[in-house]
Amino acid sequence: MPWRIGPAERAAGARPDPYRVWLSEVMLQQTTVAAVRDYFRRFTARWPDVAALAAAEDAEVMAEWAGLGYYARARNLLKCARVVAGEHGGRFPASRDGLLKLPGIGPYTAAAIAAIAYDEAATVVDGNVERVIARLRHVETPLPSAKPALTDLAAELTPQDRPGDHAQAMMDLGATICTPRNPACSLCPLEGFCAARAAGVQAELPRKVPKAQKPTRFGIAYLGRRVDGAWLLERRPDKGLLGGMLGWPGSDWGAAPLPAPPVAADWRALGGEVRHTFTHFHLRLSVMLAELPAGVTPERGYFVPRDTFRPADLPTVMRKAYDLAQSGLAEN
DNA sequence: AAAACGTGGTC
DNA sequence: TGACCAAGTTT
Repeated sequence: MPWRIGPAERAAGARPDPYRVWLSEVMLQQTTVAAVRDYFRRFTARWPDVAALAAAEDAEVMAEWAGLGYYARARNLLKCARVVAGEHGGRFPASRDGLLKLPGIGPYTAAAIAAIAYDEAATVVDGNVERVIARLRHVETPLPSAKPALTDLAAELTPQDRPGDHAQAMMDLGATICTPRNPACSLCPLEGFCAARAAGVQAELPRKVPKAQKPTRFGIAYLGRRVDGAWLLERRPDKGLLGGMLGWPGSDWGAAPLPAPPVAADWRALGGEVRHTFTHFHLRLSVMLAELPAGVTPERGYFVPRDTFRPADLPTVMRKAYDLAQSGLAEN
């Protein structure tokens, strides 16, 4: 993985770059390695250090983050970079407790950066570690109630020597061997020590309280294309769902009353709809399309010229609406 | 302290 | 198709 340094570099006394550790750990929050890899490469190529990132335009960073999800992470990433650049002389705090004060850095990320970049014997507990510990120590208490006990048990295993390697080994074990389903116990170096394995219940742990069913919400998106090819978009407010991202003007999502279009035009409904599932609800989005005249002034949003507009700058649900419109246009 | 907050892969 | 899951944080 591009954010790790090799054993040879380590042996030569090199330490991982705290900026790269921080960036990778924030990207990896609730997100898989496969999804993160290319984003990490693009971010570090474009903004090689925290000073460069702190100086970036908000819209550029949000566009580069588009598609990765949990957009509060990108907003906090910028806040954090600017605090580090402006108030800490461009250097990250070198302790777990110092890191914990920064925006977007919680208990997991603070401990991970402290252990990996600064060799602090901090206990790193993510979803992988919770699972490994719940099995190793046969903890039957369901999550999330079990979290404090699992953290205590994990702390008992945290070594003073090479805590960063220990943390990454625990997480890698959870990601590759001690997986949620069908754990590969026969390949596990801890098999002989695993209490859940001895009891034959390893695949059932950790137990979890069932999650509530997701409701379905409905909405409408208006995709306005000016005759010169510019698209009518708007910047979403910084708080809330898809905060700070570009999107199509549209209705609220819920028990949606039909809203007024952003500009008077000959809107036509596209066949089909966009289906998208967020963390806590399903969305079914109807898409309206219109061609707008040259001099029109919209009540919402602003026109993004054709040569500037990139669908990849949109959050996924908005890109799906664009894709549907493209297929609708292609039929004409 | 419960709820909000994205997305893509998997079974 | 759909529920579950992934290197959590914020309010």
